[in-house]
Amino acid sequence: MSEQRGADVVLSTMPAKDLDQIVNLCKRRGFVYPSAEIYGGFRSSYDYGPLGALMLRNVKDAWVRSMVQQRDDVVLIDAAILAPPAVWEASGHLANFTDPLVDCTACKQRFREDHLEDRNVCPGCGATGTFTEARAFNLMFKTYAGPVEGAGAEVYLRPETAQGMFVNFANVLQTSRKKPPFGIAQVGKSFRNEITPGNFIFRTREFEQMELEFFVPPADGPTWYEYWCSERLGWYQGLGIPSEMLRLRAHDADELSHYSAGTSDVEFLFPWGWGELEGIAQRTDYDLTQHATHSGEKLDYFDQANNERYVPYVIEPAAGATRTMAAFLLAAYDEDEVGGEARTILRLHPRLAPFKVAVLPLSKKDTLTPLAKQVHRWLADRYMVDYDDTQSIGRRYRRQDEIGTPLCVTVDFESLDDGAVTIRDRDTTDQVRVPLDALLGEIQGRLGF
RNA sequence: GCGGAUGUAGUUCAAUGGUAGAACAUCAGCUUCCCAAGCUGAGAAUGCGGGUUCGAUUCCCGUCAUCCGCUCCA
Repeated sequence: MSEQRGADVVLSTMPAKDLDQIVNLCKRRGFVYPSAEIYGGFRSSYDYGPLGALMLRNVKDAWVRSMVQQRDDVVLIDAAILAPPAVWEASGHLANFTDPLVDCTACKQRFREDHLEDRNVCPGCGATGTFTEARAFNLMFKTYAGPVEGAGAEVYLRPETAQGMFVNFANVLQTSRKKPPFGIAQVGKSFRNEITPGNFIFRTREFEQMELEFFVPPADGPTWYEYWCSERLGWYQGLGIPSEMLRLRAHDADELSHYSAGTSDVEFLFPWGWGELEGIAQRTDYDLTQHATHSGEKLDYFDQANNERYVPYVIEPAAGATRTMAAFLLAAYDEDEVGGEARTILRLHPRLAPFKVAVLPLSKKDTLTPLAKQVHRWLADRYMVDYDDTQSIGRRYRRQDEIGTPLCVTVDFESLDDGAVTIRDRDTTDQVRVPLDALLGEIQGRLGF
């Protein structure tokens, strides 16, 4: 709590990053739209437009690249969103994700019934006997598999991707030939029936997660926990979030989940204060043990070298992809001046930018178009490349600045003669002229990939 | 879920109980135009439903959505 107060003080000294500016930009340029807008909107739901879909994919790709591709000890899976009740009974979500809520008809306040000292007395107004019947409020979305609704056909939309890894632990162990310490990663949609969604795409009922379950010998738990805390913090910094907008916050003992032996959140300084991007939890052997007990299957690991059988401990770095995208956008948003004119600029890391390059013929004249199109096709084989020949060149530069495109390639009339084009840099607005046969190498050098 | 505020072109705003106007953005045309140039033209809005009224974008009710606070927050 006291830390939160401190955050407010920090916030007041930070450069203003107005959420409205980001929301407007997202709408205007096609990053994020409110869902079902033509029908008046749908609460807590957002659609990712042409640029947003690219960027969200880039966020997830950057995560997979760091967590799977660049390591030899993590494998990727993609499990089903729908799962039967048995999974959620074992995980504890059916019991612990449900809150019995009562309303006081006198003062209109709402309480968790199991938190009341006296089930007859309203702590809000002191009235007695004014409560409604307790209503179960489960944070999981329930639906029915098959044509007949009713008990036995119930399934739940996963409230986290994690259970997919635990349920498949034995399968993956067998087929991937990995052994602890090793991890199973997954990126995908999860669903929580939040009572209070809000803050744009920060808390939505449908959201996307990037989770790793890292299985280690029990004694190594704390070491790997420290490792992943620092590893994950570094990921955000490496993709351009300034250190002063990030912090790692350890949960207090009374804040810990029932399964956790220690949790730290990676938090970002949102316009409304510090908010969680990722939780890194020591889940011990809780999940595997639960599923082993409920399923009757053996979920452990036999270490032949040491002739030792154990249930691995789990370190779980669980990140929210969609809220992380919001953080990247907020951190990248900037306004500066070029030639006395204000410009809006997204200083996105090249890996995250929807387009890496924009090809811009100086004029729409037919004489330039073939060469410009050719350059576009050539670069598009390798990168996501935009092509824009409308309006003035200055206006097009600004448009690309606003959507975070790191490089523009301009084809002009001289290009037809000298076979050279101009590369223009988003952040510095500097331009260099490059022969076409050196273009790809120059772009590669500047982007870093 | 409670309380408060808000809802007009893509965006930001204006106006009115008598049929909505601008800026920027967008699109088309002209200009051989390297940092939001100019000129001409075009498309584009009162969240949704009901009520009062001769007439509602304006007043009333409901609803949906957003923001702030509370509550909640694996």
